[in-house]
Amino acid sequence: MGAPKQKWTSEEEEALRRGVLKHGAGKWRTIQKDPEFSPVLSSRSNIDLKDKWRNLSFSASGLGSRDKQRVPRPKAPSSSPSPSPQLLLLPATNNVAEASPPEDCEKSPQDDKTPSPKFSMILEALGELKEPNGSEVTTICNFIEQRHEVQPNFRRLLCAKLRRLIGVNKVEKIDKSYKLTDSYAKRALAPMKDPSLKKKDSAKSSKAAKGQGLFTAASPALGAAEAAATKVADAEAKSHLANEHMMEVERIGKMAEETESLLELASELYERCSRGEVLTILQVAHREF
DNA sequence: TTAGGGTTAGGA
DNA sequence: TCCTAACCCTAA
Repeated sequence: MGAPKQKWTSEEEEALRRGVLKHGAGKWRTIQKDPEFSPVLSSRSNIDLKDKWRNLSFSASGLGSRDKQRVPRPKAPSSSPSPSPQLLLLPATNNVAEASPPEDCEKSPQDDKTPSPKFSMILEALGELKEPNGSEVTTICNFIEQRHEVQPNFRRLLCAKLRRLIGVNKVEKIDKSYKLTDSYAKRALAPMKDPSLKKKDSAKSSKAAKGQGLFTAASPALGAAEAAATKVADAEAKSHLANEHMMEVERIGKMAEETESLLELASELYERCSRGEVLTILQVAHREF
């Protein structure tokens, strides 16, 4: 159906990166019409540029792409061409995504016994939001973000997961909103009565219930559950803190690498200039020297 | 014109 | 079968 997909060539990607470098992200029309890039990008619309940049951004965050998950370490400007100045421009790597478990550890939504973390989060959100006409993606996304560490493109992922849940009849779409199907909601609520299962998820459900005022009557089990929940939440907070520190270390490491690369470039320029070579700004920007 | 959500083709 | 890149649609 429709025109066959037109894969982006490396020249086109390069032109896009340079265009963003020159005009900034969001100036897609300007980039597309720029005489410097228009020959390469003639077959692409401004929308294409935007979409491609979006994909590149996701790739740079360590997500999704098979070939450009990491910003390669810039080499010294030798004879081999290096696209590093442009790559450095890509949106900063989001370490939250790196810290998250790989996507491939997910289970199929059909697997009722051990739903994947993301499916669980979505089902949990829909189960607790309980909006009669369903919840919009933004609402679900916000709900999950408040409770879980999510990757930067989670919202987009959420849409895909929701579609899959619709496909397996766990979720239904009402206008632009999503809600659990009646049949699934009933099945999902049943295990809640099982105390062993309740204990497992005590941390989150207790926190959530507190927030929403679901527990109105005091019970001995509730006290124990709350105590356990507090400890689990405490442990989670510490784990999160440790994660953040790890990410900070990684970020600083990357900055050091980038700085080192700039230093090498500066040394190269200095040497060449010392030898009396004349280099234009354009040559330096494109490393064509 | 752009951003963002949604859809679909193609590859692993 | 699942995931991603490319493409499409629509609101602002």
